[in-house]
Amino acid sequence: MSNVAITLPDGSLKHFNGPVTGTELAAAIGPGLEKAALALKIDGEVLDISSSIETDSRVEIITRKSDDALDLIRHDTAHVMAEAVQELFPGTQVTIGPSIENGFYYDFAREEPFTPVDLEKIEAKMMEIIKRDDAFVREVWSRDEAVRHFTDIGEKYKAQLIHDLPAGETITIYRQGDWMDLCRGPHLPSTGHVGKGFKLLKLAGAYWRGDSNNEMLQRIYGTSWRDEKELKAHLDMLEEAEKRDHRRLGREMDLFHFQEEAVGSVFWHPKGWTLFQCLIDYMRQRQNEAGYVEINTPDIMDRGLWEKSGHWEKFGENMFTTEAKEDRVFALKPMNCPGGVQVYNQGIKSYRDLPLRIAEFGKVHRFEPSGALHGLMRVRAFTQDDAHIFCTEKQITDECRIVCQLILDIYSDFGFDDVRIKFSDRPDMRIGSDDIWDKSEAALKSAVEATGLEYSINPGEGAFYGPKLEFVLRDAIGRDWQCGTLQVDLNLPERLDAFYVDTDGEKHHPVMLHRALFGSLERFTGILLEHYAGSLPLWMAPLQAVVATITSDADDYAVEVRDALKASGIRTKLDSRNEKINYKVREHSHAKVPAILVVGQREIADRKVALRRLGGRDQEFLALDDAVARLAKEGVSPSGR
RNA sequence: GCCGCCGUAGCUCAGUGGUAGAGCGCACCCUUGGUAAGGGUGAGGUCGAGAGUUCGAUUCUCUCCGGCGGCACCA
Repeated sequence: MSNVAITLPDGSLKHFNGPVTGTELAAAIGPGLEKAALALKIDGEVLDISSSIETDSRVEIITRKSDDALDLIRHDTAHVMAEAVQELFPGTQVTIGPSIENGFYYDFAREEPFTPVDLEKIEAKMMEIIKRDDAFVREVWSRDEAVRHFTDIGEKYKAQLIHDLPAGETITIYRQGDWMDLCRGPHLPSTGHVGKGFKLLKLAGAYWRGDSNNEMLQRIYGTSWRDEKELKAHLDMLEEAEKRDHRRLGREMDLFHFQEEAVGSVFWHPKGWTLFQCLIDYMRQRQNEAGYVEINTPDIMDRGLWEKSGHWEKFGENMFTTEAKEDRVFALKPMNCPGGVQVYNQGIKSYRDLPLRIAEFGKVHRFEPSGALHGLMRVRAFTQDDAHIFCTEKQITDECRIVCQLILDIYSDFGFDDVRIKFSDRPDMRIGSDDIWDKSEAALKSAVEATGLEYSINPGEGAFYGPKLEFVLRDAIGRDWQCGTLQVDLNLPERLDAFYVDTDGEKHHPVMLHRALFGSLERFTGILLEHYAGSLPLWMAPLQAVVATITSDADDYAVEVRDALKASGIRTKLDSRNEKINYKVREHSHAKVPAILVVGQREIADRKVALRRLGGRDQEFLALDDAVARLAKEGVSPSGR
């Protein structure tokens, strides 16, 4: 029997005379670890603690504190839930139940729908199973045996899963007490290790194997943690996220609304529109500085143009059309690019004109499926901060790099410093030859590599006309949002007859880069609201300051203060209502007004104001001029600083 | 689009087979009060829409519309 040398995370070596199990290894290191050991990580692969270590390897013992433990706990919670469901609801078939971010789910096949009350029952049953503390026992079965078994007990989904496993795959079954499930593992030693830090959260429908042609299963989502304290922290986070929900803030702050007559389209209120305009003003200024020109193109254009561009064929299903007079069919633009090319095509372009950066705040309409709509985040009509850069092939890399830099720079003005990039390559549904795609992908890849930024690959997710980069930013409470996009397009310029005259005197098709930084202004507004929890930085707050009087004696002076603020460009309002200052402060704080200037006898006497900032507890007594100057300075957008 | 849940006052929500209630908000009155709710009075609802069952429907059933949570989709 050969010796086995095991390297532990601290670099130390343990020698054994032959293979050892994880349990034996843990015991050899110390009794405390033996007790705490939950699983093994052998050369980066997580395995059951009972697995045996056969050859020299780097091994880590996973305990409850390890990062990898959460995944195991969640996966096991899913198994326990499945057992509970089958105990309570005989006849229910199990399908799959993985761990996911913050929790797990399990998909069941059952005629009758589960109800919220059922969730409570299932939780109670899960507690029983956890208390039983049955060991998770791994068994290796043959394919035929496994298929026969699951078919016999009426688990047709499991039988199907096993049937479809690739040849040569080891088929493992995990038992917990009398219950068993097909599972790759690994698992904790026993159900008791799941603990009490879990909660079932919601019921949902989900297609079998994620395919909308298949039947729909019932999915139960849950969250699971190391202990009740961690669970509580997560539930608190969910509550916080709910408080930040932009739909709620939109109503509370009187920014926008939706109604039946225009499902998926926004009714912007004065305050919301002010915010929206702030963002456009900011972006316009940044783009002007970055060498863009701005255009505007028609919302409704003839079907013929969309046929030529390829939109009609590839995405006509998602386009709104209008049949007006004279037998012509028109479409509301779902994208700005074809219109942009028409502007480019006016007059003859020389290589000297390139790169030509043409921006458009275009409002696009897309027929999104009803189930996809979600507040400002997913709408049927939205405004893009779109631009199309016409350039030569040689300029692609430089232009892409400049766009990437601009995006990151702009995001940081909004407090988004954690940005990831996804590279999406050719989709099945596409136009253009493979040759063109090869070129486009290579060009975009070299551009993203030139930025030095890390990126991940998103296979098959590109636009139908070209590959793209997607910029994903992480908000204040750790959620990811995809916003900006940069696409290389060697197809549309050809389809829509765009040319430039090169140094050789010949006509060539330019390369077109599509890019949007905010993406959808509507969506970005929603993201900002949630990111800032409604407490927007002063420069984009719709109402920046309120002047509030203590008593009516201060009315005249308050008007003066209000006018001074207004004269300095501060969006302000006077509150001289017959209410106590407590009441006024509370109300304007709830409305997320960044600054409240209180004036009473004390301030009138020496022309001061008492400035209170949102979220603060104290006030600051300032000379009127100083307060105005300070707020005016803060009210300038980062693009103007 | 699919599955599930939901739809009662401006908002948040209670409630009932015999045509409705609270808190906040709103209006008016009293109160002139120094930093997150002073007090009183009052107005306000086709109980999402349509059909059915019933002597009678906001309540039960069905259809539709919309919202929410997922799934699928996201040029």
